[in-house]
Amino acid sequence: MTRATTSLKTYNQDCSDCPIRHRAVCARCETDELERLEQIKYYRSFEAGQTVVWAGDNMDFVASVVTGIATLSQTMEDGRRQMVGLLLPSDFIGRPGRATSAYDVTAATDTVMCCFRKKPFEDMMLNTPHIGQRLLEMTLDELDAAREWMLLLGRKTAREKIASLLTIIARRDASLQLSVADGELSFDLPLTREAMSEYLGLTLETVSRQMSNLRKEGLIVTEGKRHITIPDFDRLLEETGDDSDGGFLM
Amino acid sequence: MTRATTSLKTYNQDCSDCPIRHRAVCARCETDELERLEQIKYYRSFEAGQTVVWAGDNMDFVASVVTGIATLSQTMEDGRRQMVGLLLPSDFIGRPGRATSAYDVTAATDTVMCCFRKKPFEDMMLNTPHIGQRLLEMTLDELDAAREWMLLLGRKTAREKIASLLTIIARRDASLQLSVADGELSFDLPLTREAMSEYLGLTLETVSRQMSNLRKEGLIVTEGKRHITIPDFDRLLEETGDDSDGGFLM
DNA sequence: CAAAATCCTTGACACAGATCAATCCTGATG
DNA sequence: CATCAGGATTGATCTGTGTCAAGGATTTTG
Repeated sequence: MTRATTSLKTYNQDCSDCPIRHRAVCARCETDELERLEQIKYYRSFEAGQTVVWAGDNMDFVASVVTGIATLSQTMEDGRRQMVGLLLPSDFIGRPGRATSAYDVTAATDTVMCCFRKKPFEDMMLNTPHIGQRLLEMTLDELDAAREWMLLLGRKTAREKIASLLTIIARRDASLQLSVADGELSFDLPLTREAMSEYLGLTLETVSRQMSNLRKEGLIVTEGKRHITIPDFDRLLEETGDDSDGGFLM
Repeated sequence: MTRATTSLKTYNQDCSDCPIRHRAVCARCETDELERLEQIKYYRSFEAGQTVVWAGDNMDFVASVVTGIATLSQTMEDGRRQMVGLLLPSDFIGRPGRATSAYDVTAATDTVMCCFRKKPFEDMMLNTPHIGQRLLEMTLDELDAAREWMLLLGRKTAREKIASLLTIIARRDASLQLSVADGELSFDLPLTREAMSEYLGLTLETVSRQMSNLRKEGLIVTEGKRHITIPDFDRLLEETGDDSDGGFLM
């Protein structure tokens, strides 16, 4: 798997890993459309913790995450923060038709994004209906994810929230998954306790305590601060409060 | 203002109130496109409390709320419920490209919906790009609303949640607004305490208590169970925890 | 290698909101 | 007009999570 530390040069020479082509936007593009996308595209990389744009800032591009993880967050006047989007590789950032970002966009890990200047991208959308269609599909998926997230925030206990987050990350980012064998699954958690707490609507202390509980009960095994092994994925699933037959992410 | 009790006949004879034409889908449609929409459209009405579709049920139509209020909710195995969508007149229901509903759809008040059989609607979307574009816009707006809602669920206090809900309803459904004069604003709350609690991720007792508090402090005045007057809208706004210059809904 | 900086863990205690339970409206029904 | 039913209110108590605070582990810096 391509690492976040791979130089940009790699991508400029051979864009075959670029998700905007292959998964996000242009799976059905013809050669000349790819050519046009190629012309308006550029890469940016960010270090873990770096802010990509602040809420309210002008945002003259749309982008797709190539490697790493980015987050969307909202902040209240008194500093309370809530994450409202978690962007994994191939996820799309930016809203055509809006000049400024409504959220803080932050790189949670070292991140590479494939950016398109907004104006030419919007022009291209007009002439290429399936890009718009693809964008609609992606937006509907994000809306479903947001609604699942609302259930988590509104009704789940701290323990259920943690279990849910772990299963969501394990399922969504296959690239994190280092090993899978008869129900065992192992990966590096790409979020700090603080980022987890912002995702879950908890304090970082509660996150830490619940992680410890899951550890003591053998539902997860930790190695260092970030590496996590889930010995029995199904057993963890039972702690999420979700229907056993899985939701939209299955 | 057209009432929820207006007979369907009114609409079949003259669809000028039908929001699917005017606001939701077809603002830019030509005559022959309107003609085609007309052919695949039908109306359904529901009484307050009635379920429109259950989560997981087959849903062979998409629709637009004409009058009344509908809700989307998720239920956990043990009965915990979280509302994830509040649909006011002109709002759109149903996801093209998905056969079943992911949520319970319920009529919160007496409701009339303008429905389109899904297959012909999807066919029409393919030939009429601006319908897809409009749908993308609407979906992006819903996503923004969902994210604002996530902040509410994850980080706001019960008091802030109530104040937020009141301002959201007051702003979103102009039809509810009976009187407006120098900051005073009056409307019929279209939700029961229970529905409010499902929206806010609270129990109905907490909703009731916080409503009482706001009443005692003069932030709201109630008349009967549902009628609410907000003597000073800006003062209530200060209780929401939101930035004073308003969010996306302004 | 020491010092500093992050990030994480754990404990003690407080409190907002949940739970359980009783009562009160208000409009509908006979 | 009395009764009933569904919603709303209020009270007493409990509990999960937040808050405040101390300390530990790991990585970075000089």
